[in-house]
Amino acid sequence: MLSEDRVFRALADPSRRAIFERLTKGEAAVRDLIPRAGISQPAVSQHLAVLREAGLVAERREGRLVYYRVRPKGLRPLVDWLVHYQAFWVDRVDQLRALLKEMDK
Amino acid sequence: MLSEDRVFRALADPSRRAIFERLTKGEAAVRDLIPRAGISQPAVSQHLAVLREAGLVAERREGRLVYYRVRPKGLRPLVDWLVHYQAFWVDRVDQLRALLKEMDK
DNA sequence: ACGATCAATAAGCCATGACTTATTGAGTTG
DNA sequence: CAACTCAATAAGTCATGGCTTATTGATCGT
Repeated sequence: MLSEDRVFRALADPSRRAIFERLTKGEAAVRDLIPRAGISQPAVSQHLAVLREAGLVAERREGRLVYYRVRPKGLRPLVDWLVHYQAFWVDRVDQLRALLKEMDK
Repeated sequence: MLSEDRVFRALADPSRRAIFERLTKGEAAVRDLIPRAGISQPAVSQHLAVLREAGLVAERREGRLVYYRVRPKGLRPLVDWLVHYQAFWVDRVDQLRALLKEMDK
């Protein structure tokens, strides 16, 4: 219920979405996220904090490096929300079918 | 691509999500949305404008009343975004299967 | 131990956005 | 036509949020 709020909010920012999307390609240390982000290191850390509090990413410390990775279950509230209002995208059934077929491979 | 931005932004606000969710129960005139919203009429109209620009709702004028309804396809960017990062909620396959089964009824 | 690197936190700035009240305009009714 | 209703727009206020620079704390290499 309220968890969807943090998730929606976290993903509302383009910079944050970009970071999240980058992490879907694989775990990455903060320092590796900075160059592409186009913002300062603290800004990146702040975005990561928001994503973490939303449950969308998890961290792993290794020495002085901090690696972040996507937390798949973090998207659950979003999926649940969509499923709850499924009646309004039922016409997407075909796409979902295709997706499932793809997943089965 | 960037359309997802407007959608995420539009749904990031709780008041706006509440209005959207209300509309999923059926078309409604602006005046009928005001009491539950707990905010002023202009505020409601502004939220509706944001939802409309995001493609999430459509309007229909009838006399001096303006009826708003959910635009199912407006959620498309959101679904597409999730599908694009499907690798991270593949474990939701079962839920999607159940959903499809439900849809088939 | 010393200096450098990494990342989080602190503090402050400024743009954005969610609200308000006031107004406008269109539509309806008496 | 006059009074009223409905909804959008205008204009202004205030809180939030995304950014910055500065700093801290921790870890690493020499």
